[in-house]
This record gives sequence, structure tokens and C-alpha cells, in this order.
Amino acid sequence: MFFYIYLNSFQVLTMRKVFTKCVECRTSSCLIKQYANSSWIKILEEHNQMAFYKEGQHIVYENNPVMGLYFIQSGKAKIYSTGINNKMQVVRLTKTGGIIGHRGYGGDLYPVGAIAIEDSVVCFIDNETMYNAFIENPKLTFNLMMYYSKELRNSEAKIKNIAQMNVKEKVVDALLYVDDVFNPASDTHKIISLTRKDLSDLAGINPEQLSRILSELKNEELISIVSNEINIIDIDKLRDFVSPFNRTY
Amino acid sequence: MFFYIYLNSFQVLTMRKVFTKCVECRTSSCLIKQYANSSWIKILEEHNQMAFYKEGQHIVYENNPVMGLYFIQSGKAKIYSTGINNKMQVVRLTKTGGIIGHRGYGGDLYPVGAIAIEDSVVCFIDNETMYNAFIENPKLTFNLMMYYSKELRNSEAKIKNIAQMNVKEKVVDALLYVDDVFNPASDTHKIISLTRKDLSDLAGINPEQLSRILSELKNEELISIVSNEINIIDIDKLRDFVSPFNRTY
DNA sequence: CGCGTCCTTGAACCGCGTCAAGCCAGGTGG
DNA sequence: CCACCTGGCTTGACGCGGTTCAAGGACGCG
Repeated sequence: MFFYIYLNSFQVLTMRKVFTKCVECRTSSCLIKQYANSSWIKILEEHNQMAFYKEGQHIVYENNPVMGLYFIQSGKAKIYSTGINNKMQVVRLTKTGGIIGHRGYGGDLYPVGAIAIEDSVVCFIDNETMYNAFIENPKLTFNLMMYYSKELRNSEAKIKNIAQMNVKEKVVDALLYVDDVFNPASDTHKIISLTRKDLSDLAGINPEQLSRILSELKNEELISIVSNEINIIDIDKLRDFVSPFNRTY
Repeated sequence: MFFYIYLNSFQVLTMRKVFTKCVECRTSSCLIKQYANSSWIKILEEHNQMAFYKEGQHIVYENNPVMGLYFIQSGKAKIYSTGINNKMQVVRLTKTGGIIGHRGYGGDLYPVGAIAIEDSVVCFIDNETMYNAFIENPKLTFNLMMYYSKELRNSEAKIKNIAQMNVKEKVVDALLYVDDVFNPASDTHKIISLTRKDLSDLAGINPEQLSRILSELKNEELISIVSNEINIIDIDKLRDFVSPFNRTY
């Protein structure tokens, strides 16, 4: 059994799995740490497999069986689905504290994939262990249910936005979404870790259009761009681009 | 206390609320009946408020507080969200056994609305009662979590479809979706209760396009149309329109 | 039988995606 | 240290698919 302390990229590439204990985990937003009772935390940490994913690596693959739940301890990931002509659609983003791999209803194939967009550490707990934990820790189950409920609301909002917005609105909406997910309750509104293609896959448009709109927004002095860093200068004016009732972020 | 037996449209319009007991309810797919323990079923049926909604009536309004969960005992409903230029987007459909009103995460405003598309009977249970039920009935909570999980997966699939499909594929996808939701495990693939506008709001296109595509499909003898009834003649060929990996239904 | 609502079909316009070329930055090797 | 190369980003031009506008048709209700 190994303990995860600090490893540089080269070291971690050479490892397959690392194990740790929840008590040593510093992820305050982890649902298990928050809502499972202490005896169960011990059980879960025995079944907990921690793994390191380098930027660009798959955490889960599309259309593959899902064996359990993945909790992001640190890092960021995009959840995507490949569609027509291998076009990638990013359906959501997640970071520290986020969960990947909703166990399927009946079917076991997980229709979306997840790729780390930053070097990430992810805890894995298998389905059977999770099921037992759910039955014995109602508050954990309830809060995970609330988590899904929130994701479902976001997802339904996104359906509408993708269907109805024009490209500019889609871009603005995507920027606000990224800021909301990655910089919650923060004063700085800086968007990093995402390529133009990631952003356009998220907005549901193509990179060329995205580029055009970003230039527009730059000219309007609503954002500034330094290479891959997008800085939101005036978030209120940005929000004005999406009519009040469509705002989700 | 009243008991719901049988009421015609005129009678029900004159009532506000009706009460019933779960033991008398015949909805076998109700999660409460399936997974709550018997003592809790009694408690829940005391707090259960049943109401009748005529076709076209709102079950919940957009951007309003949600006070609890709605379980559809009979009938059908569309869950929608109003977007740009008051354009309606139907995000999903539901029927007997379905649930509306995921209690919000933090925020209490429910961003989507629900309208009965057939005369419907709906059970309502308030948030506080539901919370207590969840904490004491882990299997109920777990299964509701699975329900949301499934909805989330559907929703994420739909994001991709709406973003990438052309109109014909969107129409076919919508038809297959409706058939999947309303005629599960059924030999007849007949689509009723939906107007052209409902269907186009679901597919994320306009009624004119929908009409054109339906005519096309009729000429190709994949569907037949009798007024508002759409009959799927060849569901396998219809499925061939959406590439295998995009199929969700 | 007449009216209104929903559905269908046609025609014209335009926003967006595609194709293509140029640009810039970072990495590599001479 | 500089020249080259590669991959991602940007910008322009064009064509198509889809939306919008408009008119005609079908159906249901009073």
C-alpha cells in the first residue's frame, strides 16, 4: 500500500494506482467525508482506489461499463460524448469534489466519457461498496441525490440554450458556465485549462466561430485574452447578453 | 377528507384538491409504494395531496418555488422551459410513475415548468415530509437517486443530439424518444397527445420543418399520419437514421 | 354552415458551418 | 542563437441548411 504525498508528472506516469485514507484527504467538498458516518468512512477508505490522471488522459471511456463512482480529489475534467462525424460535445465540466460515473439504470454502459483537462487525482469506489454505503448512510444518499438533481437542472437548462441561442449567446453562456464551475464565489474571473476546441465543443459550435466571437468580445472590452487565458473583464455586461430568464450562471 | 373515485372533466374543474390513500392507488411504478416501508407509506399517505389537472393546465410554473415532489399517478405531462422570444423548449416528457419537481440545490426556484398534456392525476408531497422519508427509507432514496441518474444521462444525450443533428435526425430522435417514454415495451408505436408544436418544441426546431419532415417520412412509408396520431410503421428503419452510437432509444 | 385553429407547403433570406490561407508561439535541431 | 517546423489560433470567403414570412388547406367546434 502506497501513500500519495507529492509526485511530479514523470513519477506519476509510471504508477498505476495509489491508495490513501480519507482522513488524509483534504478535499473538504467530498460528499463521503461530509455525510458518511465515521465507521463507514473507514470501510470506504479500505475500498478506495486512488489514481492519478495526467492532462489529456481518459478517466472513463465512452460506451464502456462503469464499475463504480469516481470522486475528483484534485484537478479538472471534461465530460463529453462523441456524436456525428466524431464531433465531440462537452456536456459538463467538473473539478475537485465533483463526481463522475452515475451508475446506470439497468444498463451498465456509460454513454459519456471523461478526460482530465488538468493533472488530476481521482478516488474510485466500486458499485457494490457504494450501494452498501448508500443503504446505510441515508444522508450521503440524499445529498448525492441532490447533487444529481442540480446537475439535471443544469443539463436541462443547457438543452434549451444550445437549441435556441445564437452563436454569440452560446459563447457567452459557455464562458459564464466555465467561470461558475471553476471559479465559484471568486473575485477573479479567469478561464484557464481549456483550449479553443474544448470551449467550442462545450458551446456546441466550431472553433472558427468561437474565435470570431472572442475577438468581438475583446474589441468590446468585455474580455481580455492572453494566449489560452481568457479574462472576463465585465461579467455583468457579459450576463446582459443572455436574457434574464435564460441565465443559469 | 375526500376520496378520488371517478370524475369527469367538468366535475374536476370545480375541485381544488382531492385526497386518497396509497393502498388504493394502482400506480405500480410509484417509487414510494415500491421502496418505502409500510409504516412510512401510512405517514406519506396522510401528507399526500392529490390533485387533478386538465389537459393544458400547469402542474408547476417556471421560476417559482417548489414546495415538494409531484408524482404522476395517471396522465402525461411535458416539462418545458421558456427561452429566447418566448420560444418553448420541451426538455422531457413524463407519464404515470414519473416525478416532477426535483427540490433545488440551495436555490428554491424551479427553472422549468410542467403542463399536463392529458388529463392527469398528480400526488404532491411536501419537501419536509419527503426529507424525513428519505432519511428513514434508504432504498427509496437510492432508487430516486437512480431515477435522477437516468434522467441525467438522457438529458446529456439530448444535449449532444440537439447540438449536432440535422432536422431530420432531430425529428426521428424525438419520435423515438416519445415512443420510448409513452409506449415502453409495447408492440404498438403510436404517438398521441402531442400537437405539432409540442413535437417541434421537443425536437428543438420549428413546426414548419417538423411538418415537412413528417411528410417526407410518410412518403418513405416509415410512418403514417391520421390527424394528430402518428403511427410508426418501421421503427427499425427509423432507428437507422440515427447512427448507432447516438441512439438512446 | 361558418369560423377559428392547427397543419401543410412554397419561396426568399440569412446565419452558421465549411474550406482555405495566414498568423503566432513554442519546441527542436543544426 | 537562430532557422525551421508543427500545432493551435485567427480571419476571410462562400455555399447550404434552416428559419422566417406568407398563403392555402384540413379539421373540429359552435
